Amino acid sequence: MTDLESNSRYDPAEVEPRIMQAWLESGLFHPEPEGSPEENYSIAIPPPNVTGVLHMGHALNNSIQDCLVRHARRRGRRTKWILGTDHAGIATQTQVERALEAEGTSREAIGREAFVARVWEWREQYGRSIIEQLKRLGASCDYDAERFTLDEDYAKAVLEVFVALYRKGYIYHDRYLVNWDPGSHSAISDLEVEDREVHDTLYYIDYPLASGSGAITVATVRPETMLADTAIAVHPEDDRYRRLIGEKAILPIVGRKLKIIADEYVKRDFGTGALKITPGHDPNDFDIGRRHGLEQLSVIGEDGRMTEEAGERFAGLTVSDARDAIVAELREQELVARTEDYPHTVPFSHRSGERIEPLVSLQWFMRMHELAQPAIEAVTSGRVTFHPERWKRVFLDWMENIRPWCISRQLWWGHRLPVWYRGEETYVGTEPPAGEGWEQDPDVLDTWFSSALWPFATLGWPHQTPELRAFYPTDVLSTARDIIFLWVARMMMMGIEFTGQDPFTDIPIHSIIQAPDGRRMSKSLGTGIDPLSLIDGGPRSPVFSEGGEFPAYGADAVRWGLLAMSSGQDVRFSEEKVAQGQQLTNKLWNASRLILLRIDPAARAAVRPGTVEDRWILSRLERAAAEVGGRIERYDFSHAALALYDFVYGELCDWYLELIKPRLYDGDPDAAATLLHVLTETLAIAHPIIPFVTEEIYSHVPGAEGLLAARTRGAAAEIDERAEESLGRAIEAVQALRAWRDLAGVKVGARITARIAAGGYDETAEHISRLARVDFSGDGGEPVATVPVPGGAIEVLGGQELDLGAAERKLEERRAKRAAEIERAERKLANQGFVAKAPEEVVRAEREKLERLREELDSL
RNA sequence: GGGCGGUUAGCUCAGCUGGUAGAGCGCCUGCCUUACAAGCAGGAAGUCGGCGGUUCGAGCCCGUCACCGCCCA
Repeated sequence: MTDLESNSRYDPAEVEPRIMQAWLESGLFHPEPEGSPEENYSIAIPPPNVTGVLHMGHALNNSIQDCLVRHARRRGRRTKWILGTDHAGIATQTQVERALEAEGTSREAIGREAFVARVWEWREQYGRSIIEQLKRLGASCDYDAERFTLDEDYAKAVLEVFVALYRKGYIYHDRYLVNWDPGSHSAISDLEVEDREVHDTLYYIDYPLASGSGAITVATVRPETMLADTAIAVHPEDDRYRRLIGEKAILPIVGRKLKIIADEYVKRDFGTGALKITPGHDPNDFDIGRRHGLEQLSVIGEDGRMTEEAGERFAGLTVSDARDAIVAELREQELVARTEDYPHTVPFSHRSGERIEPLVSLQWFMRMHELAQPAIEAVTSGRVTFHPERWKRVFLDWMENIRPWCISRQLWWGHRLPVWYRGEETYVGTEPPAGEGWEQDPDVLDTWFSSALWPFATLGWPHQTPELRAFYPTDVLSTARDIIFLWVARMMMMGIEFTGQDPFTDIPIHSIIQAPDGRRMSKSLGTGIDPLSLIDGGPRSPVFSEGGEFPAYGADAVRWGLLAMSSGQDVRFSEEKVAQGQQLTNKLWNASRLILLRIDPAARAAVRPGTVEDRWILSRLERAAAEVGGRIERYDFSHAALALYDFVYGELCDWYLELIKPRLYDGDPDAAATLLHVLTETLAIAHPIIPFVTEEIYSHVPGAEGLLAARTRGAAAEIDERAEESLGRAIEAVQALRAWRDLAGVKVGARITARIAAGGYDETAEHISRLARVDFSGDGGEPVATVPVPGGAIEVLGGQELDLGAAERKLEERRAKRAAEIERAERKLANQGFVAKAPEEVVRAEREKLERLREELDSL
């Protein structure tokens, strides 16, 4: 325990590891599998990559989930936050391949078995770092039940799903044009591809007509693929070419005859309006080729080099060398009509960063259309909701136009396909086939195929385990928008297909946090910010112009800051918000010192709210609890964080603690009881957002039992409108007096005399007197100035050192302002349209306001 | 090409079913007031991107234009 007396600053570095240890040892994060999913609360963490380290997105997402989970525990629900990691096929394989390369060897050299063993070794060594980092953040996951997408049981679930979908006819083997990633030497799915703008050269190439009369000119950025051309297409209504449809052209260099076909896909205003068709190397041409029954030739291989089919002269050349050679030859034959610069977007691999090579390849695909329908229904019916709601549209647009998913990957790290071949035979099953001569398909499944099963496979599915019965379906899947298709959609489709239930009901989509300069956070751009260096202190990344080091803000500050930053849209990272979070933790720490170091620990008694300030704070506390809790439940974390801050600063510390100091110093037992109650409840409200500092303070509270993290909330208190009104106007009066004093040049410590010329201050006059340093005397002196306060004014009496000139000037400004407001209100009320058409309430409010303003002007 | 989000104080962002614009940071002034100087009190600061419309009344609703960001094809 940190000593309260000697530490006027909260020290997260000392507190946080110790508190985390206490939580872990308590077993609180590991619920017994009892009760029903309806009464229990569960969240499956979007599994981070085993290769991963905590980045800002993880920090925010896990702050959100922990906030939800801790809030649910406080509400008394049995709560499980399912934890684990994703084997991340390509990412992990790449890491290990790099290590092998550094040793002067390669996966091919050591062989599949040894390689996979190496990856497991690697995983044992490095794969747990992100889990440890989650602990630094205070994430209250079920660490005792950590899962991995390649765990034995999990792997069985994956194979079971594959076999079931194969038997249903959803999974099939086909030769199809896929996104070939030359970097990872594997096919990848559409979602793993991103379009980037590049500057290419557009070549205009003459293809002589077979008739011998002239040529047809086509435009292409990829002349090297012409070796695989099987047609030329024009628009059917293009008058320039209509007469050539059905004729033949001669493919230069190769000499093959190409039919000139008509297809509406062709854009007449692009290039020459004539398109060379290469079904083997272009997605659009592939479709056109299928429509017209064209042959698919492959002149580029999976190694990124020209194949035998490209012909002797080009086979073995890289794509780029082949292009140069072909262009040179075309120029020699004077077939290059012209060239121009051509900026356009082309696909790149999200994984390796290399340009995608579209290739026809034999792969395993999964038909998604049927699986999508129930998931669409889950969302359109309102059973499953997105927060904010607009993401529903994004989800539905994608789902309604969903395309088959290429699920095989030419990797060694992952779930190997449960498919065996023998000659022409294919066997698909969870167990290897009997008999001799079977060869298993070497490919593995797309990582996302296995993580699509995450919410239920982690709980033991397909077995009806107690965990599955108690915690599935889960409640929430929290993520960023870039994961809606990769995870959310697929988890829903698989969840419904295999369990018959929606895997979760609420999908909060959180902000993506950008670098302070508005660029995306990325390691390669140097715009990333390491959450751990914020927590523990460390060098500022290059995006911060000021440089230097972060102070050790602590996990609570980072959590509060990230939650406060987040909103319904993307936001820029703001260190100020983290600093604000740190100030909040420090404020709470010091408020606790004031209370805990002053009260008699033995004098704890039941709360008896007799005074106006006690009734006021209990009422405000109840409002704060409802506000913060309600915001969390609506997934509005920034307002939850800000509401907490506002309560702690604006009500508890600025006012209540100041109001109660005399009673506190006097040892008033009622004050002590209220203070302890208010402090404890404030800690409980704040705990889901800033768990460490609240738990630490709680451990100092006399009579507090167990862990704050395990404490459930009591019954709601009543709102006391009268106390709120009464003290509310006292606060306004104090502020008005302080401002006036400042203007009149009254020294900070000096007391002034005044008289209250307003009603409703009987029970708060003493407080106002003390906090504004004003003595209210019944008589003595003429008023020399008036300070407007709610319900009237406070008259400052003469005979003191006052700079009335300055105060008078200010007063005059205020008079003018009041007068202007009065005029405005009068004009409004004189407007027949307003009185007739505006709601009665609004008109009445306007009349009351006018009356109040007139009173105030009078008292000025 | 289609769609989504944004443009509010010097900066980062709030702003509910339309009813006289808010916070934090920064800035200015004054205070080391026995919880906190990583603090306290007070203050200055905005033609709410432009134009047009609806309305008694528009930061908010509608139209349009501009710019920034993102998604899909």
